[in-house]
Amino acid sequence: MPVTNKRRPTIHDVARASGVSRGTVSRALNGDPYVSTAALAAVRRAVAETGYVVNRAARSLVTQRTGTVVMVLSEPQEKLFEDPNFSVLLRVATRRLAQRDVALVMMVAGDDGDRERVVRYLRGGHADGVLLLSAHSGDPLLAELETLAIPAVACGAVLGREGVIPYAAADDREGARQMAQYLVDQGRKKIATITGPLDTPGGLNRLEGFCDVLGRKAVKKLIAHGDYSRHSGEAAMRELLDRVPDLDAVFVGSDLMAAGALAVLRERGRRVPEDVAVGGFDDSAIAGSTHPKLTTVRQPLEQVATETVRLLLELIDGADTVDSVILPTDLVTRESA
Amino acid sequence: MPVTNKRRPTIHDVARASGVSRGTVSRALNGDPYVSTAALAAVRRAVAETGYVVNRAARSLVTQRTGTVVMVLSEPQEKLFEDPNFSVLLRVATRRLAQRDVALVMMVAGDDGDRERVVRYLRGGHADGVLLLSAHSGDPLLAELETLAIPAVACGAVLGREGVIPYAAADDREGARQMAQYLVDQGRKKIATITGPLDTPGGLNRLEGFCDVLGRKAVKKLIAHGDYSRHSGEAAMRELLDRVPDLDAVFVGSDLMAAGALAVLRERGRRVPEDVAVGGFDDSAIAGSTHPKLTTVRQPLEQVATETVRLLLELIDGADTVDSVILPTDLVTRESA
DNA sequence: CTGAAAGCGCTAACAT
DNA sequence: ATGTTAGCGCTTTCAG
Repeated sequence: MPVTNKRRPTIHDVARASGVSRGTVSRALNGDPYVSTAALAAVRRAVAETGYVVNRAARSLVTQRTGTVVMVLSEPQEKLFEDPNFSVLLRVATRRLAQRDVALVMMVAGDDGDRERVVRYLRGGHADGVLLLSAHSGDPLLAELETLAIPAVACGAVLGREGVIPYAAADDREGARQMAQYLVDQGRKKIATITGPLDTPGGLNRLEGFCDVLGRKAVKKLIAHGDYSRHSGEAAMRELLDRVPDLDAVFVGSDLMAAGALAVLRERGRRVPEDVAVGGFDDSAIAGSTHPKLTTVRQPLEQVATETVRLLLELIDGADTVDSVILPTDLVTRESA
Repeated sequence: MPVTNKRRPTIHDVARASGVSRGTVSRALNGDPYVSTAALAAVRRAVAETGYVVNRAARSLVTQRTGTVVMVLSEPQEKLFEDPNFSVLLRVATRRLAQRDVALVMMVAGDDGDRERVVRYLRGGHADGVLLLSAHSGDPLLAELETLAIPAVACGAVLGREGVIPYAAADDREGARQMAQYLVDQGRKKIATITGPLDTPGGLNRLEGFCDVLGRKAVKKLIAHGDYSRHSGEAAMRELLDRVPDLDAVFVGSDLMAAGALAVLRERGRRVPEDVAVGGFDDSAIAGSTHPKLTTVRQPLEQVATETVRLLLELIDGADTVDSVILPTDLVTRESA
């Protein structure tokens, strides 16, 4: 019995062990139909025997494919990482890609230096595709991506680029309508809203949906803006309360901001939902942890992630274009409204 | 003016543009000292001119280095991703590695299938090192890692393997002592604790620290166990309250579990901190969001991540061994104790 | 200090 | 259906 060498086995070793040529081994390994069953069996056995694992660098060199996609986080980091949605997206994407043996590399693109690194990485041909997380319309990276002509898909629409960068997202507008209508149906009369940043799809579209139900004119003073952070939710709630002390409901554009709003309402002595009904958006983990528990709009985030990955893989596999997908939301009623 | 070709420039193009050989270009690019300043300048200019970026696959093939490290998430996913600490670790590690032009690929190792994928990836030589997150002592991956002889560092100690897998971590035991001593100093008499899983360093060492201050015998009934999830914190708090209705303080092994405990205390009509003082651990974002705000132990997570990465890079750079590092914690007093 | 040349391990085109 | 062979782009001896 030969002593196992330290060196990792190459396709050459497999060829020798199975009695066929390197070419045949390669074909067998890559599912080429022109391989006899006998050869296939021999190769499989040899692979098991030698513990052979393909060297991606070598394969990559000739195929010009890397088996890697990059997840680019454009959001200023702190904000994004505070966002519980992010974890879900990362987890699901990692797993879906792994199922196809595609590695996911993480990159942050918070400042210019970061961005340059991302571009260099992509120009270096180190990835087959890009998964964009919360990219803003003005992001300089977007232009670079286009010149690089590398498959790219966004998780959530990229405002102003909906036609050019395909995406998967929840139906923000319809979700907001559901919540607004629900508050109306509960008999609420002075319904305010706290939006996310208006240069994000969630910020803009949820406001649109809100206005679809409540009308555009009436609500000017009842609209305040946040940046999805808990803290901004508090600030916006204070602003709203100062402006319209007798408001009786507020639709908040994210659960995290809603948690902030809840804290301010308590601090100001308003009972929820008796005095003020509060509706959130996301149905993230935090929604079940607030006091009272949050009535909110559930986004099918796992599906969003799954679909985003699917679109990207299709593009990588050669599809010329793919259609964006928009997934339905659900109203989840708990205690706050 | 020549039309720019689609093809990415290779080292060959740079050689031609700078009038030196490929070998010299390579030397210049890799900081080899034996390059004349003239040649160096010419190469630099040519690189800028052509927009050349090295092809990692080709380099990898010859150097046997990949410029990639894998972050392996051993924890059952859901739990880990619910953990706010994770985001910090990921963010800091990504950035630190990027500074060294090392890519971070994410892999989950929740079940056997996942684990096999990770091993295959590593055997394939696709990564220079491994960053372990919350690996358990019994994790089969650990054995594999040893046979692969690939540099590996853990973020947080791997129980029972402290000697073999280097790590960076907060001083859990001392942190727990700080909190326990603080509760004692506040005049609390019946101090309970809710631990994390005892097969994790945080679970075990924080309990040890607690016992260091309060003694081992006295506390049997005052110890309950959770799994770091919010829900488990609620369950443990109920158990404790049923067992020892007159407890007047509880040290909870994580902020998330403490949030759960807080909810149960309110539900049972106990005032915090008047009737029961509550101490957490982590000083994660949630600590400022609970009501009342949580008094807790701050772990220097960013430093932990930074140090973990540093250790790994040292190993990859050829160090035979590195010393684990343990970082000091701080008591952060807010409203709950 | 620099050029030439030999591969690194693999796939794909070309012959059979 | 299979063997042979020519590179993929780079680093690294080996000569000079």
